[in-house]
Amino acid sequence: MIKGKDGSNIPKVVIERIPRYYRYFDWLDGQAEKISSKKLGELMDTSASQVRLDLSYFGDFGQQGYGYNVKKLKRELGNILDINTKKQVIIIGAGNIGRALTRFNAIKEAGFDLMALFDVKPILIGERISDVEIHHIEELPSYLDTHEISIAVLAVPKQVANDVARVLLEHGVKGILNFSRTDLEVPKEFPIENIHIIDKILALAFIIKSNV
Amino acid sequence: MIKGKDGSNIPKVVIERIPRYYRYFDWLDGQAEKISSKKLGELMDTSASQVRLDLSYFGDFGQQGYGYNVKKLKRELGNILDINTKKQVIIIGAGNIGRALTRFNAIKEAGFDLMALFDVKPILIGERISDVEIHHIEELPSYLDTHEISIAVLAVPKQVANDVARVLLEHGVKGILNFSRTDLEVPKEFPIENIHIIDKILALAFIIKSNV
DNA sequence: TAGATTGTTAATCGATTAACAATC
DNA sequence: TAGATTGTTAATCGATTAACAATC
Repeated sequence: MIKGKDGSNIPKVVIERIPRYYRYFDWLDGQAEKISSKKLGELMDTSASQVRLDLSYFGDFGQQGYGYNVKKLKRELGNILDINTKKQVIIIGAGNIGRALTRFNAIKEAGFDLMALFDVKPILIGERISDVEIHHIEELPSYLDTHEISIAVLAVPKQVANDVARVLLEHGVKGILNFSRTDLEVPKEFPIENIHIIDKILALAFIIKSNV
Repeated sequence: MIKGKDGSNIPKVVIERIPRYYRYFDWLDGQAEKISSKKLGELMDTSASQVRLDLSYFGDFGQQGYGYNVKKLKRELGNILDINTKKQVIIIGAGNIGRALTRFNAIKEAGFDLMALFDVKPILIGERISDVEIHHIEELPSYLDTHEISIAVLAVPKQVANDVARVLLEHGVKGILNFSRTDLEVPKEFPIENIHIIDKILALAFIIKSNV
């Protein structure tokens, strides 16, 4: 469990919301000097209470009678999310998703340093996408042993996702962003974020169908 | 609110879990004839109670003393998710993400029919990606008026996301899968699913940092 | 039949919202 | 000073888990 300002546990739901707060303060920057929890709640379509309680897990960022200073909060949330520290990332799978993410500038702008791509197809090895070289998947263990990699993005077919995940864990990767269409079998506390695109579009289609 | 088998409201969290159940029954198909809520709960890392309660919103699919028949449940969940009906989809934005999704076969396999891509860049117009033609964004309103489009995938820069979303709503799109890095301002009940890739990787990085 | 396991209701847990003293 | 608004605690709401009668 992750601890907040005075040793209190921060609920997972709150952690998942922090990037969204950052987005709003980033957007507010230049638009306003300060904002109250009430107004921010309206903007974000949540309650003032939730805004105040969420932020209070991380620090006392506001001021009575004034609200939250936009520049300050953007800076504080940026620090919490470690925006300014380069975090080294590799992508496994140079298919559609892997390539798109490699070219995706927003990832670099958020402080992530794309180090390498890995794929199994011999024809791809040595190719460069946005200056990132594709290596053969067999080189993955030795690459991980000689580089300090924080995050691996998994964009491989579901059939091999767990095999790759095992190698990643064994060789010291700290967390996985999983785009493959399966749930990874990793120890309970190992950091994983799943992006299940098909699950999302199926849920959307179900909601639409039920709306008739 | 979406109603279940006897008029009861199905919580949003349950709806979002249904595609995951489908994945597990799809995977179990061929591996086993039947499965109990207890075993499925273990497999999915949740409780037997949750499995039973979730599924019971949609029907009485199990049998005492036996469990759930895998083939039957795969079929039932497939029907619920409308896997077998073609749903017509367009993608707005022929950048990295839009192109990757167009080439992404899993979307077609899940019953979605990619009809067209739209972009603002003149140089792209007329190009075909996986047999899907790129149209100019100005043609979007008339295209929507002459085609029955269920879902639009929004993969455009955040600065224009809400402008595009407005056109989509005005011209009868039923739901949006949003990849743009902003929250769309749409009526509360309009079906939206957000895939905020940057939010996910930032949350992951935060969890990793806090794990030290 | 006896054991297994469902669907459902009740109990518990956790997350959200409301209330309010503190204070800028 | 008076009004505004915070951070926090208490009350409420909703989701998860436990319990169990029904029954295959």
